[in-house]
Amino acid sequence: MSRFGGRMREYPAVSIDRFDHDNLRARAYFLSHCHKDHMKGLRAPALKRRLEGSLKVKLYCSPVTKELLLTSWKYKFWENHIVALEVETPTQISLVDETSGEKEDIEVTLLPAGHCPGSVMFLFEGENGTVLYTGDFRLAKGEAARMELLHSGTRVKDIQSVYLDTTFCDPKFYHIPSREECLRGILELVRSWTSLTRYHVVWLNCKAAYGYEYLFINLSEELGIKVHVNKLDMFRNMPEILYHVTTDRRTQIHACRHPRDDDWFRGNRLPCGMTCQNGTPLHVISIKPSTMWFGERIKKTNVIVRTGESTYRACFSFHSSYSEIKDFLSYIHPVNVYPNVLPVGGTEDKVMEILKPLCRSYRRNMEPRYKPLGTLKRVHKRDSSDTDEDDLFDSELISARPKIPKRPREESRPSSTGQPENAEGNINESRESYEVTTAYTSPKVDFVDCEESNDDDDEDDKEEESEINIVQVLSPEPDATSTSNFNGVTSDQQESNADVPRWDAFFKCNKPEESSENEDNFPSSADACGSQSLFSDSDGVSDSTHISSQNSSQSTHISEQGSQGWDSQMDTVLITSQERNALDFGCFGKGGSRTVVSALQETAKDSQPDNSRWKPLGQNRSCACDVACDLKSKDCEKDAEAGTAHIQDVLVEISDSSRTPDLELRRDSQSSSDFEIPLTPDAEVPQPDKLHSLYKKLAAGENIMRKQSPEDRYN
DNA sequence: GCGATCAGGT
DNA sequence: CACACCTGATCGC
Repeated sequence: MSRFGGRMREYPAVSIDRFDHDNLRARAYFLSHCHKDHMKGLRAPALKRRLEGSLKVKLYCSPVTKELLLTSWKYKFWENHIVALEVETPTQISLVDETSGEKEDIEVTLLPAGHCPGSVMFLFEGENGTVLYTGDFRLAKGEAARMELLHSGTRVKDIQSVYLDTTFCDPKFYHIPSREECLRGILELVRSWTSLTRYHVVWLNCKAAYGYEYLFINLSEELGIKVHVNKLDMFRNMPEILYHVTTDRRTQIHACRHPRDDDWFRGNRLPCGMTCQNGTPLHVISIKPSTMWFGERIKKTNVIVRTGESTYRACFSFHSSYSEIKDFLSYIHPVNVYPNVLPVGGTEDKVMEILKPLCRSYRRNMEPRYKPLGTLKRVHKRDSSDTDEDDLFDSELISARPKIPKRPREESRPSSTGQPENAEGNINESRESYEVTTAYTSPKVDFVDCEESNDDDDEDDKEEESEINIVQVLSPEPDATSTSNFNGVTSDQQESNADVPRWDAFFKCNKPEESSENEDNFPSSADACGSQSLFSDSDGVSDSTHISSQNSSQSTHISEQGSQGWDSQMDTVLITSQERNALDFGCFGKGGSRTVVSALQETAKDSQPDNSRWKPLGQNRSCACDVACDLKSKDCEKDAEAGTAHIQDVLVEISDSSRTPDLELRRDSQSSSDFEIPLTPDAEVPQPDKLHSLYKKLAAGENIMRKQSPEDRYN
């Protein structure tokens, strides 16, 4: 939540995202987006009164934000005082003090922030320097480098201060899967469920907030199913959104809400009250977009987690991750930075420790160092640029973020370069993309330590807290490690524990034998059709989770059956990419025809022409490049993000060999993994001692990049 | 009766 | 802890 006071040091005559207290005297107002925590005081009588007595006071925002704001009658009084500024169009504004007549000119440019529809950042340029207020933002790595207006010529502008969204500026959230990845995961889950029968419906348990429209649109476009929402009049002038939402409850995707929707859901009732159609009861699953839950997991493919017999969590973030924030800030390389948000457990000091090394003001005590400002990337070639930048940073930076070389793309994911379609898939690769995170926890295996991050997440799903204790989190950053991921397990374990690293046990639980000892042999599964339709659970978990794995090959559908004992026995199920694919295939061999990859391509394709439309909505990349380029960039970004991926590689390999050999079901899986985690043919299980040293290196922040030879790998 | 604030919930 | 709200109770005007 923003705790920005509203004013910037350089330009105190304007107020941004705060409208109370001192801000009542501002000469101009700016609203970055329509979330309540950025609108404090915006409808207060005091401000209203001020407006009434003034012709000059204006509120500047994006056209979409204006539209959303004025849809609410509570803000109607702003109508004649709002000025919508086009995004990416520098605009001159005169700040006049109405009492003294004093005047100050300032140029402002709205930059897409990728947070929610209409969200923007404000770039101010004037006598006191150039400053950037980010509002809330979610920008992928490298996006700042692609924003023309952050540059003059080919160099990034000399920016005095950045007022930064630091919501996830904590190593805990080192990596958050990209928007595309998250979307894809949700898409495949929704696809596989809704295609079972028309009575299989999905409830997207979204918070009341703008920002999910991107999800709705994509689901609707891909599946041809509109999303039921409570209200849509705010989109009346945004056809690209309006078309994909509906107030007709007879649809298979719902994002409607009700004060007690969770209770209703437990009663198999949608928030809109629907329980059946034409006398046929509906089969409802809920998917809850969450952020923090996933932030700490490194495995990018785990964007969907099953938390109950018919409840899922899906990764979804409106805010940039730790690494995205650092990438952004280090590219801008301002003199000063001011956090707008204190991340969860953090203090201002802590955040500043992270951010200062990325700023110029921190250069004191340091022998001067040349660090050229970044250059505009007109074509994205993320990988190299990324690296270049890093190389130019100071030692502080380096020590704060041990740099882990990235492998060239080709090397890391051989399959992705060729034909992404790859319907047949490559067995090896399929296997390799197997999740690091397993689907169940062996009672014997102690992984509880890794769960710290889980429980924090939020609210509901008590169930999961006890169930999800399997997720392994590994951050490439030492600080990350110590902060959360290993949560005490780490170094102590590594240093003191002469035994095999604990992960070894973890990997074991992937083994088929073990799994069969466990939930695998769950009752039922096959006899399905039980009381209520569930996303079966044949997936009973663990490997079984792999619904797919075993079932889908034989059965054409995900079995529906009562899943007695889910709560008591089931562990949370992580739907891996391959599972999703398998689901896809299993549920409707035909329907599965569309591969994830092609879906992604379409997504990319679709979004591209939308660029202009979407920009104001803040959901698209801001770059102006062609489709191919865009797609490529996504690809590249993934690689760029692979700061974590390289570790994942290692882990992936490790688990690969121990994974179940039900290959054909996963044959397509790699198509999805292509876009996420570099694959490693010939993966093997490292020996415990190697693992041990690997952990040590990780903790020490050393480079553990995988070399060509398996031998080099863990040394 | 309204708004601000806080506790509690999701 | 808070994504970003919402509801309800209390207090002050």
